[in-house]
This record gives sequence, structure tokens and C-alpha cells, in this order.
Amino acid sequence: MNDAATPARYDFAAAEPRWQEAWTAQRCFSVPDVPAGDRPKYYVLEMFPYPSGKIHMGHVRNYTLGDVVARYKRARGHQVLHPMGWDAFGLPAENAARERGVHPAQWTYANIAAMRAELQRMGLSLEWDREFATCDPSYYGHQQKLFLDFLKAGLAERKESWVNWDPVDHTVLANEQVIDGRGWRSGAVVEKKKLSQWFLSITKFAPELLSALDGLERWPERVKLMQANWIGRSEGARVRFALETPAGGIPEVEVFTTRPDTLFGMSFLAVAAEHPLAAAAAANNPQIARFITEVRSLGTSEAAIEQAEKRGIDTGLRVRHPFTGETFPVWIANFVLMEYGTGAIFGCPSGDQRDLEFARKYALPVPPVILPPGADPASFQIGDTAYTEDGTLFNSGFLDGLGTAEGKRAAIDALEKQGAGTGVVNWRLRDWGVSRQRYWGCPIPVIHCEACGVVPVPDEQLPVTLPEDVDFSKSGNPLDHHPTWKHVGCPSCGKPARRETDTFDTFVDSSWYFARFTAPKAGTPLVAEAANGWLPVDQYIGGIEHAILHLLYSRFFTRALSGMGKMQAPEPFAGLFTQGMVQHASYRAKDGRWLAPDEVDVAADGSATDKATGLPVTVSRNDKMSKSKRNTIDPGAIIDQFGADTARWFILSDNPPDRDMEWTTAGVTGASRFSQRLWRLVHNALPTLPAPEVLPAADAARDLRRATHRTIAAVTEALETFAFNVAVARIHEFANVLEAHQGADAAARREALEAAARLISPMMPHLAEELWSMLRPGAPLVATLPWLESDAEIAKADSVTLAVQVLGKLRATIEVPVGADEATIFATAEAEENVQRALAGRPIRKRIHVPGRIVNFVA
RNA sequence: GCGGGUGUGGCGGAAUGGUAGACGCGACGGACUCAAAAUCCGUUUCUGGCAACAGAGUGUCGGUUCGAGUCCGACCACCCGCACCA
Repeated sequence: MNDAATPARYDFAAAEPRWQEAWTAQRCFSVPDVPAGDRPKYYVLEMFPYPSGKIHMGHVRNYTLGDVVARYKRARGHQVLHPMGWDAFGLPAENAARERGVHPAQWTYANIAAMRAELQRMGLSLEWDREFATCDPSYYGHQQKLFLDFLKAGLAERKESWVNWDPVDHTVLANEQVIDGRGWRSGAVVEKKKLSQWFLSITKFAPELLSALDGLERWPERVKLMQANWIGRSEGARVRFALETPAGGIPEVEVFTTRPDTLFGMSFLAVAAEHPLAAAAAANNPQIARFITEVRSLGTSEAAIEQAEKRGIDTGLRVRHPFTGETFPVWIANFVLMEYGTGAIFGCPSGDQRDLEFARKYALPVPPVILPPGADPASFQIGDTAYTEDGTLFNSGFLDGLGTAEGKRAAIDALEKQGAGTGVVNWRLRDWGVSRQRYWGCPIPVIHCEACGVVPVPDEQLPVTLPEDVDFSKSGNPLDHHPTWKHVGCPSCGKPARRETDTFDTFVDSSWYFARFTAPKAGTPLVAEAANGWLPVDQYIGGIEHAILHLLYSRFFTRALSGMGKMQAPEPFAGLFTQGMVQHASYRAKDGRWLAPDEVDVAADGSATDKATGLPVTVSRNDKMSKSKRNTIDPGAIIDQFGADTARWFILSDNPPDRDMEWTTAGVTGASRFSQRLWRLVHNALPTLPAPEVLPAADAARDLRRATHRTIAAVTEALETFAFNVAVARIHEFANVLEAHQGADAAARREALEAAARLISPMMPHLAEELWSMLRPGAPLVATLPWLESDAEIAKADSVTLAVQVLGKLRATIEVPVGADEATIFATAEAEENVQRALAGRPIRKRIHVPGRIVNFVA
């Protein structure tokens, strides 16, 4: 290897740690808790990781994207806050405890140490001094304080709600732990069970959370749309239907509808299985009781409920129509959601597809009430498809002849007049249930006292820390079985009382961490000057899977905390970027085993064989990297083999960052080759370059200098717009130009090579420092330098190529001087032989000229 | 089921309504080498043609326009989210 004939190569393994140390030693990435001086602030944040133990390519992509932004903004003169921490509570630690007997805390902190080391090798411009984990008592203790403030402000309350219950393990299951309606561990059929739980009153902010979306100009439209749909504002009416004979003391059923205009199309009324009326009907009817039990085994997830086959049972009860006095049957239906509206609907099969399917299945009538424009009222029939669009009302008594909008108004007026209903705005958004029956989470700091009720833990007793001696061998919540932990004296009356054993949803932890990062060591949860100085986060980056919940909860917390005067920030994240997933081909043997990428040989045509057996394997593309499919690539191994810069460069070059990318070995080796090529360009040029002070002569190497300044402009624009793959492409092109100009004016070449070194710095920061130190020994680090400016005068072109079309088809291209007059351009274009042939002697009827772009002749 | 997104060569992708396929990967041909690796040069959307050139072409069908990958309408396929995974 050290043979004199071997060409010199860039030794990334030596260089990368060296530059990382230099950045740390010079504290290049440190900023004060309160932004100071006249440099504008810029807060770059990537969604902090769950410490699973190893970083995966999704993390590498996420943090590379953030680091490009952080380094670029720093070069543009901002003081950049760029912290990192750990979303450290959650189920996997408890699973590890159950499966391997390792304590969640020990497991988690070991994972954090391992992942921190891996992240540090990536050369990210992070300020590690601000690091914390949400499982640190110094973090979650402050969270408990915030919860007590929520309680005082009336933003937290106890309510009952339904959970997935495993009757064998005696434990609450997450939706992901419910597989085909059964508990993942026990295999028992899951039931819905009602528990009293803590809720945060996010619905109080629903109107604001919705209207403020408009102001989030640097959020993807689709994320805003998803949030708007999630919040789900809908205008409609609540309508009360009196029961013909009250059941279980219930005299009437209230439904919510967005279509009061279709009330005359009613054919039945349906309630959710959890509705009180359902329980009343089941009281002395075992068949109904059995049906309710069956529906309860569907689980609590909306997807499971709505995807299930539509089923129902007639309760035998009947309700009276407020307008006609007619009576209709009351059904219990599995597609009616207790959580939405009032948990009851009136069924109008002609105007709602779900109602129609239900009516057809149970042979209920389908009276049509909305006439599509142009349809004949005498012959109009509903087949397999409900008519859900606007139209003209008919068969609808006093509403006949009205349009949809007027019909709604008239129906609501009539309902209000006779006291049978009111026009209302309904929200899909529900209050946020934050209670979890788990050990590895932040304890909810309240005490239940027989005499005093719910008593907040006094401030001076915070934090309420988790006990360390816990037993995971029993099913259920370990905090609940702990022999002593929950037994405490009531802070109010002193009598024996019981500590709350539920812990917070981990989404609570991540709803304010971005604010804590501004003053991570403070003795109070937040320091207003720090939070106000840095927030909102200027650029937040993470996966699209968080588009709704995490972002919405953070927006809610930001408003709540601002409302309580803890800080003043209208929104947590001014700019949001959602990255795509990292995928990899997966390989499956004939016998069904999944094979890891290093267990197969991939041929040139893409087919693959099992290295061990030589048998062909099935290759599938575009699979999300996952342990189960064994198609993960370990970032650590990639960095060992190719270096952090290569991994970063490939990830940026592959495709636009908001799309899913495919990790390929070929792509990595290509990126590696390019880093060596750049290094070689500088290495080979060094002996021929003049001193840095020598400026290129005015007209020396114009092509090269034009390319240099055009590249600066193009890369700058690409970085500004998150088009990192385009930035990479422009630098590739520039390298091609550099190679073609190795004999050009030496000062121009120095200018070009120095530009190359600095333009790659957000993306390949180590190589940038290496090249810069070669070109300018002893000069300050690239990490401390301002961004390059393009000189428009040098970048300007002398001539321009115009496409010439005849009837919109390309027939020739012409080269004209910049600023040539239109007549000359048309004459030149017309004179082209190919243009003449295409015109075939026909007169030109119209001449179109788009300066700098195109000439089109219409003949 | 509801909501959201994506679709361009062999592959990843580029393209303010204006030359479709920049740039990279792969492949093929060549140079260097005893040989290989590394590196460099060239070709590479498809069809026809020696070529000049012509025709077709951005998931499908239709529309607007001098001109559509881009705008509009309908459809198809795939992916993601759905409140206790993080």
C-alpha cells in the first residue's frame, strides 16, 4: 500500500477524527442560551431519536439533512442553535426488561452511549453540551411541574376512555400490540375496557390550531392538510330523537349530522356499541349483549373499526322523527364511532355510502331525497352508490325544492324552532389521553386520597422518580404492583393515600423538548428569555410519520405554555421539512427465509443468489429497512469502510430528500470515488498553484471562472430550496469542468478549487477542511468562514442557445449573442436548413420568441 | 373504510408552461498495466437509417395552449398515516 508507485489517496479514517477534534476544540458550534450580538438567530432541529441502541440509515439521513442546513446557515452569518437529545421513555425498554432481564434504565443509558458515539462519528455540527434524555429525572421532573401548571390552568382533567385490554396478561395494549384482534404476547382476544384516565384539553385550542395553519408558510401543504383534516371542523346539527318508549331511563338519543337537509331520507338510527343506549338495550337481551361483546373485540383503532365488515343489530327500540312524527328502528352498528360526534347517527342510505351498505345488508328502506342536477324525480333511483353531492331536495316535506345549502339552513331553523336540535360546529379532534399503564415513562405527579380526591404532588416533592427495584415478571403495570412506591401520605390531610401509578404518553416528553433545549440546565422547566430568544425552531426536520400527532401536540403545548406566561411563541416550528424513508432491496430464499445483503451475491442483471447454498433468491425493491426483512445496513460499518463524508454525500445525492430513497452499495462506492476525485484534483494541482493573494487576470480562463461563479450561484440556490441532490449534481458538473481545465490560468484554478472545497463544506465537512488546509495551510477552519458570493459579472454568458421549433416541434438550435434583437434572431432561425425543410414552403403565420429560451414558428 | 402522497431511460433522478432525460449509478467499447485494482476517454430512451435525419416517448384516457413531465378533468397502480409504536 505504501508503494511509491501507488497514487496518493485521501485518508478519511485519519482526517475525519482530526477535524472533529478541531471543531470541538474551537467550540465552532456553541451558542449562548440567549442569542446575543447582532448575528440573526437560527434554530435547526431534527426530531430527536428513540435510543434503540444503534443508529439506522433513517437517522443518518435525518441528521445529515439537518447538518447541511445548520452548517449552511452558520456560513450565512447566523448564530445557529443545533442541539441533540434522546426520546428515551417507551415500550421497547420494558420489552427488553421482560425478555432479557435488563433494567429499562440500564438498557436505555447503554443504548444512548452507543448511539452518541455513532452520531459523533458522522461529524455533525451539534452542540453536545445541551444533550439530555427525557428519562433523566432532571428532565421529567420539570415535565411534572408543567403538568401541575396545566392542572391549575384547567387544561388537564380525568375522564373515562376505552383501551385495548388483554384479559390474559391483564394489561393495556398499544394498537400495534393488537394483531388481528388478539394480544401479541398472549394471543387472547382483545377487549375494549373503560378506564379513568388523564386528558389534556387540546380541544380547547382546536379553532386556533386550525386557523393558525394558514400562517405556517414554510410547512409542506400536505402536512397542513393532514392536520386540518385531523382537527376536522365540520358544521352541522345536533338532532334529538325521542324514543317511543324510554329504555334504561334514557328518553332520547342525540345524533350529530353534517347533513340535516337529508333528514327526510332517514331510514334508521344507529348508535355505537359503547353508547349508553346500547347498554340499556342489552340489559335484558342476551343476543344484543353478545353483539356488543363481539364489537368490543374489534379493538380501539379507527382503522380496525372502519375496515371491518358493516354489521349491526336491531335493538327493537324506535325513535320518533322530529319533522314527520314517523318512527324508525334503532340499531347498534359497528361502524359508528363513540369518539366522534355523539356516538349516534341517523341513517340516510340514499345520501351516505356507509348507511347505504348497511341498509342494503339489513333490507332497510332507501328513500331518495336529493335529486342530482338534471335528474328526473319520477324515475330517479339509488343503486349501489349513494348520491352524496349537492342537489335539489325532494320527497322532503317543507324542504322540497331547496338546494343543499339552503336545505341545511332551513332544517336547522325548523329544528331550533321546535326545540328538537341546534346547529353546531363539531370537531373531530378529541382530547389527548396521556395516561399509560406502564413503568418506563414519566410518573404523573398526583396522589389519590379517599378524603381529598385528586391531590397534586407539592412542588417541593418533585420530581416523583421511578422506583428502581421493579419486578417485570408479573403482567400489568410494575408501578402498580410495587410493594411500597404507591403508598404515600396525602399531602393535604396526611392520611394514607395512593400515588397515581400511570405514566405519561411519551408524546408528552417530545411536546416541549425543543423549548428545553434553549436552556437545558436551568432549574425551572423553561427560561423565558432563552425560549423567546430561540423559538420558534426555524427549521425542523423529521419523518412524515409524525405529520399529525407529534407536531399537533407540540403546537398545543406551545400555545398552552405561552398562555401560562412561561414563554411567548406562537408556534414551535416555523419551518418544517419531512424526509422520506430509507429503503433497501430485500432478499428472500425459496424456503421463505430472509437473507441479509451480505449473505447474497447480486449479479449485474439484478438477480441474486444465496452465497451459502448457491440457490437463486427473490429480490424485492423498495422495502422499508426492517429487522424482520433483514435488509438493514449498519451506518457504523459504512463509516468504517467509506467514511462519514461518503455516507453523507451519497444520502444527499441519491434523490430529493422528501422522497423515499433506496440505499445501494453502488451509490456509496460512487460517492466514495467522487470524494477521492476531488481530493486528487487538489492534490495534483497544488504544486502549480500561485499564492492565495494572486488574483486571476481579468480575462484569464473565462470559461473556468464563469463555471466557478455559476456553480456558486447554483449550489447556493439548491441549498436554499432543499434540492440537495441538485447541489450535488452541480458540484459534479463543476468537477468535470475542473478536470477539463487543468492547464488553465493557475490563479483561476486556485479560485475554482477553493470554491469547490468551500461549496462541499455543508455536505462533506471533513473533506472540505482537508482540501482547504491543503490549499491554505494555517488558514481558519472552513466551519468558521462565511459563504461564498457569486460574482454576477463573471457568471454572465456571452451567447445563448435558442431552441427553434416549427409548430411546437424542435427542428434546430441556434447560438445568438446575448441581447441580439428579435428580427435578427427570427432571421437566423428561419435560415436554418432544417427549419426550412420543416416549413415545407408554407408561410409563417405567427412567430413566437421567448428570450433566452425558444423560437417557435406557426406555419 | 377515511385521510395524505408518489408515478419520467436498465436504476436514482433533472427540467420558472419553452431543446425531456442534467448529474450520478449500471452496462458496453477503448486507453494505461505482464495482469488486476485504481484511474482516464467514449457510447448509452426506444424504433428505423451507414449517416444526415425522421417517428414515438414522462402510469392510462381526454382537455386547455403556438408549445404540457409541468395546468385542468376522469381513471389505474403503488406507498404512508388513522389517536396506547416512536
